[in-house]
Amino acid sequence: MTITVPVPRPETRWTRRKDARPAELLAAALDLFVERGYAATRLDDVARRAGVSKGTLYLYFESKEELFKAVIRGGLVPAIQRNERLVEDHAGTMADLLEKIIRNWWQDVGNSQIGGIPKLMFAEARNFPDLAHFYQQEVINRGYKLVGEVVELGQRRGEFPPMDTEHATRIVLAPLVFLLLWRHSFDGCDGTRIDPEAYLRVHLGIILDGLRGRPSTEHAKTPRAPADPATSRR
Amino acid sequence: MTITVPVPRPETRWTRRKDARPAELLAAALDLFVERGYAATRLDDVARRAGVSKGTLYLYFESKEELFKAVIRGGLVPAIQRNERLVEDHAGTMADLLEKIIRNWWQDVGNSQIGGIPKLMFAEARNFPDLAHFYQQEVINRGYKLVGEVVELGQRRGEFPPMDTEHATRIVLAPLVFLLLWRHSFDGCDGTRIDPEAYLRVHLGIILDGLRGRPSTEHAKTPRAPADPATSRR
DNA sequence: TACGTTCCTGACCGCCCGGTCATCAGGGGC
DNA sequence: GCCCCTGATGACCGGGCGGTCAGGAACGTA
Repeated sequence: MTITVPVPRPETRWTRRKDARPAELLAAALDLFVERGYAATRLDDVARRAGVSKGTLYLYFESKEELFKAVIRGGLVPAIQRNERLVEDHAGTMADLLEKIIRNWWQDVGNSQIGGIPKLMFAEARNFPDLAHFYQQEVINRGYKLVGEVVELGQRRGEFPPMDTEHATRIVLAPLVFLLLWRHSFDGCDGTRIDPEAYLRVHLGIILDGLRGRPSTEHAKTPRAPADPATSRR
Repeated sequence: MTITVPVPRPETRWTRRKDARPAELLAAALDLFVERGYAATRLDDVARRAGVSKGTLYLYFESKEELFKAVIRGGLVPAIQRNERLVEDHAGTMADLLEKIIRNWWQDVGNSQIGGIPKLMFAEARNFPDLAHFYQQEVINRGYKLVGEVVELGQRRGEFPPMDTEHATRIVLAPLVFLLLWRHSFDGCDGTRIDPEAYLRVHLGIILDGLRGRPSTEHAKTPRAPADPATSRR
């Protein structure tokens, strides 16, 4: 929760720690941006949480906007890159790849603080067009392209029947984004808490076979007893 | 865009219009809340857009929060009630009912200003717990219950195979919510614009039969023409 | 120990906003 | 035509925030 500053020398009022400051400021900023949103986050609070004064923050970041961009670059962009590599290296069915990507993405993004950023971006996109543009370039387009390629390849291989690729890709992504947004807004608000593992399992099942399903399919229902222990873990 | 005040008498500085004020203030508030978010909306602007001063706004609404609740009550709640009636009166397959609800909901909510409210609520839920609670009671729970009943009934009738009802319901709703959020945040930002009709058609198709599809199904593919030119458009 | 550079502080500026209230003026009733 | 109630105004208050900067403390160096 709080940044753990080593507190090197309690007897002095402050210490020079030029190398450590940026990372600590970024961590504090991520916490607060996710918790309160972009506009509602006070730079004073970010600085205090990082154990410095607001003036120090401005030694390392030009402005609030630059601070925010740095948070994105350090958190979401690397997570996407990892998935891009996953697609390149994969051999097997596209259904399997889709499952891999979803689980991987949830581990990287869903389970970490950085997963709160999308909510924030949806909220502030219209008020901060520059941020919106940056985010669309660096995150949305790349993530969309990633999944889009999988869907399209699945169609070319005959694994999926022909359909509108663009929209199908969005339908695949929408429940993932929704889960992120929910966790960082209403989740636990009214006692309603979504279990991510189960939710993603059902999502994958529906995406592949629909509500009407094929009873023969092994997805979405059986947590699969012997193989793949990650599937059934809470 | 702007509220059209009849401008009854240009020669006087202002006119008494006690009956018309609340509706005009609500319309102005909806516009601005949707455009800028809750916290970022200035009551001065709301008042000006409604053609009155800020003091007048406080004659009709106790506070910013009460103004916002009134907007919800007048916009989203009635839309949900219409869909509740739809479920009660329906005779036919659950797949058909689902399609009806989705189209109906899009007409009522998606195509109107009020569709911007969900984005705002996701964004501000953590910062304004009272608003979040109110919204969850009045909108989320009711909408969720609505669709949940359809899914469950479909299962009991054997139309859908057994699966986790709670999560399946969320997977059905997620792309709808996502579409709303997108339209009121990134849509048109980078040239990327989602065509709602096509998107919803694909959603319905996937929900029912999955990406793998049943070639025999008539949903989601053939809108009418054999080839569906929309599919290949960029 | 003394010095100069580097890192850090905290007071300060200009601006903005939700909410209040003394005051004013429109217009229905007589 | 006048009065008086009431709808409407707009200046004002307290508080808050992004960003700046002059000064001061830490620490390597000699």
